[in-house]
Amino acid sequence: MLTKKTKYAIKALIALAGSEENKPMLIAEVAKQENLPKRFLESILLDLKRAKILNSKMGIGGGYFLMQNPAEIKVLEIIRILDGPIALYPCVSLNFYQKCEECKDELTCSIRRMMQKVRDASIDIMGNTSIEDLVNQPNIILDKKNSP
Amino acid sequence: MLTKKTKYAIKALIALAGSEENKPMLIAEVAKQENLPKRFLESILLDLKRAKILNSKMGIGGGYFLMQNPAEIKVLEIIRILDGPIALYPCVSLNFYQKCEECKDELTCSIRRMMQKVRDASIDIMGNTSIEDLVNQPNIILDKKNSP
DNA sequence: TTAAAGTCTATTAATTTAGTAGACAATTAT
DNA sequence: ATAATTGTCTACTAAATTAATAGACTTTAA
Repeated sequence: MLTKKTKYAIKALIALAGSEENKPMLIAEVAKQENLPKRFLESILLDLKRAKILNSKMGIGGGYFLMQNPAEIKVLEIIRILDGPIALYPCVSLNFYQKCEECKDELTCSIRRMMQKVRDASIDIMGNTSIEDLVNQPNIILDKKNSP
Repeated sequence: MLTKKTKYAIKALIALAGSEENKPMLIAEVAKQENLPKRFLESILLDLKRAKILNSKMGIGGGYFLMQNPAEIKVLEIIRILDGPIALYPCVSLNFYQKCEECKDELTCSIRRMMQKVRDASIDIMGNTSIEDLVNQPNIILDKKNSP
């Protein structure tokens, strides 16, 4: 499971990507538009700023705006900034590797290799999905069911 | 990220699958063989018993043993028993669905649809990997690198 | 120079995780 | 029978993480 931080971040980026001419948006505007707790959103936007995804301006007419093209901002990257590892176990993580204490031999661990497959599949999907993709998705869904 | 419970469960199942003629193994044996905290493992094995993956016998010659063929026990199922949802958000979960409070329209949520893809890819991999697969994996890995 | 905005530091309540402890119940050997 | 063996049940807890909130501070523009 991912944290709410990541979800809020993606929602905020979608909102910011929708700002005409990338005009700065107030934290409060973003919070209201996406129905997010304002004070919590503040720290999330700060994280995204530190990661050079966003930039901001203080004072009148200020606010947050994208520093990168929405097509370049990948969901994968956002998760890594707010949540950390993509992998389901730290020993399988590319960016946040940590050894398992109980593991006797990482190289022959069959669990690890299975988890690598899952990781790679996730990276493939999320690394190829940008904020632009999320904005541009056709808003029509024909069936209510979850696809299997 | 998954919890250690799931990882310990899979390791325990691998150990039990290795028992000749499915002979009962003591909790202590499994714990020692897989390097797991014994007392914690107890509750994990109980969960697996309640889920009909394992069965047990008390007294001398007792212990835990598989109730299903290792080829039928899928990693997917084990995760759902010990960890719960496979999906990265509750609103995308097939078995543990929960609504997002902040979400305005689930049907047109583009984040949700992306997360469904990740979920389905994960289910595809883990639902087709059994304990037998993990046991039978060739123990040779040629390169130390994580595959990209 | 003042109002508007973001920024920084702290704190916190709730939840989850990863265990531990001890009494109890069932089974088998003697 | 009964003692030894082995799993089961209930409760507790320490540490970490999550999801925030509060308040003082800084920067910018009118």
